[in-house]
Amino acid sequence: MTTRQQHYFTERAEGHAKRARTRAALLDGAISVVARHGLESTTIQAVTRATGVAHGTFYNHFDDREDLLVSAAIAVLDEINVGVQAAAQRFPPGVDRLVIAAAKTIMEAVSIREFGHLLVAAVGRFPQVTDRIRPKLRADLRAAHAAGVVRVAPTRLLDEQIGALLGLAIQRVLSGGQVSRITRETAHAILRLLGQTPDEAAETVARVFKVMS
Amino acid sequence: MTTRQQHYFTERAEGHAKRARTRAALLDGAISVVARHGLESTTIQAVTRATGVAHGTFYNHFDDREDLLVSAAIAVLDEINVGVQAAAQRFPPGVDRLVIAAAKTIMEAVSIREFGHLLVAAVGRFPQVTDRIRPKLRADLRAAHAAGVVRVAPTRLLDEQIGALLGLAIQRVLSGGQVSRITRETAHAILRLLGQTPDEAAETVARVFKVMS
Amino acid sequence: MTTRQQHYFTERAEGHAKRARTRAALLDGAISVVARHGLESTTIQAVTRATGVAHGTFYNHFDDREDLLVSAAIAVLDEINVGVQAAAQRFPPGVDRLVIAAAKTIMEAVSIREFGHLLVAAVGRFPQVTDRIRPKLRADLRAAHAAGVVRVAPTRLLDEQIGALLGLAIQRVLSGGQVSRITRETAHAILRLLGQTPDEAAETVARVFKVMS
Amino acid sequence: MTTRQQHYFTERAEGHAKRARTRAALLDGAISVVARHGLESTTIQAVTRATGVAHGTFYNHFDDREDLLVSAAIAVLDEINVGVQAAAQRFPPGVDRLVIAAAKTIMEAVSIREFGHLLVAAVGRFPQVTDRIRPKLRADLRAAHAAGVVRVAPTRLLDEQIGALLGLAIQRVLSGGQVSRITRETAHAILRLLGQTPDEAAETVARVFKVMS
DNA sequence: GATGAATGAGTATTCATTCAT
DNA sequence: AATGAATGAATACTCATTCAT
Repeated sequence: MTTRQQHYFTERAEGHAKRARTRAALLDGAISVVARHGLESTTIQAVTRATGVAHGTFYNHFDDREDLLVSAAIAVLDEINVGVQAAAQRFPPGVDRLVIAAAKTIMEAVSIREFGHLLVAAVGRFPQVTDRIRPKLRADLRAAHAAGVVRVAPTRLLDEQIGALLGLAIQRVLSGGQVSRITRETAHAILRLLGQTPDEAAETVARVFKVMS
Repeated sequence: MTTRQQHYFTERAEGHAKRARTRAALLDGAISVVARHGLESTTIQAVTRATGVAHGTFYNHFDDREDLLVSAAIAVLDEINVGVQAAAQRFPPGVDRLVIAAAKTIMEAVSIREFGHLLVAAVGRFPQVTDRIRPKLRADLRAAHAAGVVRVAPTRLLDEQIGALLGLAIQRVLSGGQVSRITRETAHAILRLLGQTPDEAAETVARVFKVMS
Repeated sequence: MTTRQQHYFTERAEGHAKRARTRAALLDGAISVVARHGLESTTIQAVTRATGVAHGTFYNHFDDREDLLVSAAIAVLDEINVGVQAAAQRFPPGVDRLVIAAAKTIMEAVSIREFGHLLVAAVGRFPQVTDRIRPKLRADLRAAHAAGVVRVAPTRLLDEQIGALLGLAIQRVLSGGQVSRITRETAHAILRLLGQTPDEAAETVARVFKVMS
Repeated sequence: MTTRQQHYFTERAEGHAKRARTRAALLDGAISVVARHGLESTTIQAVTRATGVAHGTFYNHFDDREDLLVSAAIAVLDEINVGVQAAAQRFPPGVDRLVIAAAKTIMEAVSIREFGHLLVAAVGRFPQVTDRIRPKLRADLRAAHAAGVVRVAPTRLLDEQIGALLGLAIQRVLSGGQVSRITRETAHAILRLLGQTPDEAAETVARVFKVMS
C-alpha cells in the first residue's frame, strides 16, 4: 500500500553522504504526501512511511512538521526557478521578461503535479515562500515601469495581486484546466492589471509566447 | 482563556427560542475561534468552550466540524451581503454596480475582523461559499460586457480572478492595511483587469465612490 | 432514512390508552433495531428514532436499556408461546409434546426474523428469558422420563442442552438454513440426546411432524 | 482498581524482546479484563490500564478492539490445544479420541478461569475462533462414522451442536458446576447425540476416562 | 545516524440520562 | 404524558515527540 513515491531530489543527492540523501528522500516523501492529502493533513508518520525510513529518523533532519514543509516548499520553488530563470534570461528586465517568467512559473509548477499542489498550499501559509519570489518580480516591475511600458506604480499590493493570479492559474490547471489556455489568459490578465489595454496585452503575449515555443 | 466572544447572531435568534439561540451562539463561537486560531486549528472543543455550552450540545446542531464551519461562513456571507446589496441596488446591473459591490464587500468583511478572517479562510476551502457569491458577480459582469463598458469576456476564470483580488484586499486590511486605500486600489485593479485603461478606471472609481460616501 | 418498522405489538394495544400504545410501539421499535444492529449495539436513541417518539419519552416507560430489552424479549417469547402452546396442547405431557413444542418454537421464532434475532441474542444474556421457558420443558421431560420413553434423567444441564440446540437451530435458519430440514434434524438430535436410538428418533419425528402439517 | 493480572503469555515471549513482550502483555491484559467485564464491555482503556502501558501503545500492536480480542481468543485456544492434543494423540482418530478431546477441552478451558470466559464469549462472536476448532473435530467425526461406531452423518450442524454442548459445559463449570461431573455428563451427551445408546455411551466414557486419569 | 517502541495529550464522536416546557 | 434540548462522561483513535538500543 505504501506507494513508493517518485524521486525528485533524492537521486540528485546520491553522490553525497547518506545524511544528505535521507534528507532529500524525506523532502520527496513530503512532496508526494502533500499532493495526496493536502498540507494540513500531512503527518510526519505518513511522510516517513512514504519515504521508507524509520519514524524517529525524521527528527535527525527536521525540527518539526513546519520545518519540513517549509523546506520542501522552498526546494520545490528553487527547482521551479531553475527553469524560469533559464527562460527569463533571454530578455532584459522589463515587461516581456515578467510575462515569460509568469508563464514559465505556471508551466513548471504544473509539469510535476506534486510541485504545484505543494506550492499552492504553501503560499499564503508560509510567508518565507512568498518572500522568496517577490524580489525578482519586483525588479521586472520596476524596469517596466521606468520604461513606461507599464502605467501602474509597482507596489506591494500589486506584487501580491500578480502572485494571486499565478496561484489561481496553477490551481485551475491542476483541477483539469488546459495549461496553454490558462497560461495565456493569465498572462493577458496580468498585463491588463499592469495597465495595458486588451489589444496591447494580446500583442505582448503573442510576442513573448512566440519566443518561448 | 475562555474569552467570551461578541454576539453576532445570538441575539438576533428568534422564534423557537432556545434551539435557535444555541445554534446561533455556536456560530458566534466558531467565528471568533476561527479568527483567533485559524480555520484548520479550530476544534469543536474550543468552539463549545467559547460558546459556553456542553461538548455534546454541538452535535445537536451540527453534523461535524465542516458542517459548522460552512454554516458559519455562509452566515457571515449572508450578513455581509445585506450591506452589499443595500449599496448595490442604487445602480443598475453593470460595471458601476460591480465596483460598488466589490468595495462594499471589502468594507463589510473587515468591519468585523472575525468576519473577514472566517471569509478569507473559508473561500477556496469550501466551494459552497464561493458558489454563493458568483451569481451576482456574473450578472454584473455580463451586463457590463453587453453594454460595451467592459472589453473582456466574462469567464469563470475572470470571476475567480476578481474573487482572488477581493480576498487579497481583505487579508491586507486585516493585517494592518488602510481600508480606504486598499479598497480604492482594489477597485481600480479590478477595472484594469476588466480592460479599462488606468485613466478610465480612475474615473469610474471616483464616480462610484462619490455615491458611496 | 428512518425506516418505519413493522407493528408487532402496537396495533394490539390500539384499543387501550395512549400510554399502553406508546409502550408497545417502543417494544416494536426495540425489536426491529435489535434485528438490524444486534443487542449490544442497540441504543435508546435508535429505538426512539425508529419508533417515531421523542427521546425523553423512553424514560416514561422503561427504566433503562436493559429494562427495555428484557421486556421486548419476554414479549416476543410470550408471543411465540401462543403458537407453541396451541400446537402442544394436542398432546399429553411427554416426549411427543416436547418434540412438537421444540419444533414449533423454532418455526415461530424464525417466522418473523426480528423475533428470532432478539431471542437468540437475549437468551444467555438475560437469565429471566431462559427462566421463562424452562418450566414447561421440564414438565414434558419429567413425564417422558416417568413413562420410560426417555432413558435419561431430567437435569438442569439437560434442560440447557436442549435449549442450546434450539438456539443453534434458530441461528442457522436465520443465517440462511432451510427451516424444515433444520427443524427436523434438531428434533432428531434432541431425541438422540434424550437417549433414543437414531431409528426410534426418526420414528418419533415422523409421527409428530405428520400431526403438525 | 488496577488489579495486576496474571501473566499467561508475557513471560513466554522470546526473541525480539520488547515488542513481543508488550504484545503478549496486552493479550494477557485483554484476557483478564474480558474475564472481569465481559467481551462487549472490554474497552481498550481498561486493557492498557490493566497491562500498565500507555494508551497509544495499544495501536502499535493491534488495529482495533476486535483485532485484540480475536488475537487473544486464538492465543487462548492454541494454548488450550496444546494440552488437548497431548491427550488426544494417545488414540487413533475416532470416537474415543473425540471424547477425550472434548473432555480435555472443557478441563483445560476451565483450568484458568480467564481462558474459559474469553473462549465462551469469543465463540459465536468471531467466526475465526470456531473455524480454528472445527477441522480436528471433523476428522474424528468422519473416522468414527467410517468405522461404524457413530451412526449419525457428520454435518456442519452436528459440528455446531457438539460445539454448543462444549460451550455450555464450560459455562456451567465457570458458574460453579463440578468439573468432573459436568465433563462426564457432557461427554455422555455428545455420544448420545452421535447415536450411541445411553449404555454404550456410558461404556465409552468409562473406557476413555480411565486412560485420562 | 538510524531505528522503532513507547508515550500521552489531543480530538471527534456517541449516548444514557436529566429536566424545563 | 410527551417533548427534545442540554448535558458530560466515556470511548476510540491519531500523532508529534522522546529515548534506549
